[in-house]
Amino acid sequence: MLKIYNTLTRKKEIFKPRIEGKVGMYVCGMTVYDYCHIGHARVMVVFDTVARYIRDSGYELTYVRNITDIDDKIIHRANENGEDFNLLTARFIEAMHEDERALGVLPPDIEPKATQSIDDIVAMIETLIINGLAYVGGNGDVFYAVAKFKNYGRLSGKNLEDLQAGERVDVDLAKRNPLDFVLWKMAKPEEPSWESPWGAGRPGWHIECSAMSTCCLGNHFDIHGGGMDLQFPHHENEIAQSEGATGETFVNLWMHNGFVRINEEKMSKSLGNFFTVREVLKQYKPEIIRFFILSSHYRSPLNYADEQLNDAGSALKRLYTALRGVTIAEPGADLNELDALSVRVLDETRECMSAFRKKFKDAMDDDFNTPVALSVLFDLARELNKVKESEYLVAEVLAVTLTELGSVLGLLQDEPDDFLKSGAVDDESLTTEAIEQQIQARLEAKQAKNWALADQLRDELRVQGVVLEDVPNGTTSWRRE
RNA sequence: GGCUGCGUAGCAAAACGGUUAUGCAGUGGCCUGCAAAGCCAUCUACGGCGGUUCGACUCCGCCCGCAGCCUCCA
Repeated sequence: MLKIYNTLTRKKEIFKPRIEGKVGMYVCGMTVYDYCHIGHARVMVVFDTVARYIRDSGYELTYVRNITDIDDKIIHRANENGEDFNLLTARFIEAMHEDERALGVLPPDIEPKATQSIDDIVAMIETLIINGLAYVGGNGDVFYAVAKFKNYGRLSGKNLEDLQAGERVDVDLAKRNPLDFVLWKMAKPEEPSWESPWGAGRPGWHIECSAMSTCCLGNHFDIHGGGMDLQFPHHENEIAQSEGATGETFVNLWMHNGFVRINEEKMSKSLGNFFTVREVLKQYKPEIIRFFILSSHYRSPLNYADEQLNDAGSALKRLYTALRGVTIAEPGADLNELDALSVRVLDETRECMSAFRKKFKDAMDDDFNTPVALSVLFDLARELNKVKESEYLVAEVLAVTLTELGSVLGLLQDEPDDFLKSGAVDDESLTTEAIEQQIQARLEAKQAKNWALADQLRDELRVQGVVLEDVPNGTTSWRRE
């Protein structure tokens, strides 16, 4: 029974989709004017994992994640570069997709863009005006009249009085109320614009998500997610817009992931303390980053530090090492050829597997508790290591289970040897052939009982980041550190 | 100032009103020519002070410390 923490109620709730068996989920994606940083990677990985698990639990999921490809920052950056904003956004959309693929993030089912949703946006603003919730301000911009929406502040736990009391240096005389926000922004000369009943302009920041989510998923859908910082004002405004326009409940369940931090401080563009995904990928394999993200609960802060990335690498190495050398059997293959003893052992193993699967499921059902789910993978790895040499059939079953549970988290889908033998970056300094040659030379030295030479050859590789492991059958395997 | 949330062993990170989390690191042992990997064993905990309870890391109160939101931000 899946339970999810709902920001709206500040409680874990039993998840019940509006339509049995079907789930609609919308996640606020990127504003594409720069490369994704690790904070963005967290959103992508977290909700990718949520999507995978919802599907794994048997639901038919429609996962929508938008791209905001028009806003002030985009225009500003395009002007800086002296290029058309469409070229800028196209470039960073492509970069974002590259980062996602690297991190094992599956594409959402629908990826709407703001610039392709202008008609829906305009239509929604018109409805808001008709409903008396929006007005044309003194400067021609269209604003949302926050005070007209009764539940404003409910999601973020704020009320209008407190917000108004807060120190706002917003002296925008075009607005009736300083808290009112822009729905449609009139274009200045040279700015990209679209025609509308209020003149040429562009959508405000929040309206595109209201338009795109309701268009893709209907007026009322199950899950809406994003980073913590979007709670206010972005998601609050989305609720005001969508519910104000449709008159229906907008979203049942709001999910917000915690921040990535550096030295106990939020990673953000304004603080300038961020690492882009592609920078980090130069140093660590993508799966290590994914593991690192999943090693803490999605609502907790996640501190970015080399030590932790290195630990994540060691942890992943342990899992892949356990899988190494165990071929994954076709499910159900050749069962008839097994003797009675094997069948009995396998039956017992399967029972044991269902206990592991249950523990994994219980963890994920508890608001996507990935740290506990990961611990189950390590429990499996330990069992696997124990029986690997002695009971091969059991080992196969364990390996299948480990790989399957890993896939729910988007992990352990590589060939173990591929993972273990690859470095963070493709470095051509030491080829596989050269390593194999060195190993061969060492084996010969070993056979001649020339331990000094054998150790020297091993140390030489060690210095270059290659670790040798002698296998009982006389061969030697290796991995890169 | 208002509103959220957090404080667990050397590091990271969970659960749970009474029973091994887990990973990395450490220590001892097994294995190994020696290692590595692996297995077994083992040491480091629950910010402080009170309260509830037979019993609290877990519930309640206060205090201290930290972070986030209240302005663009995943």
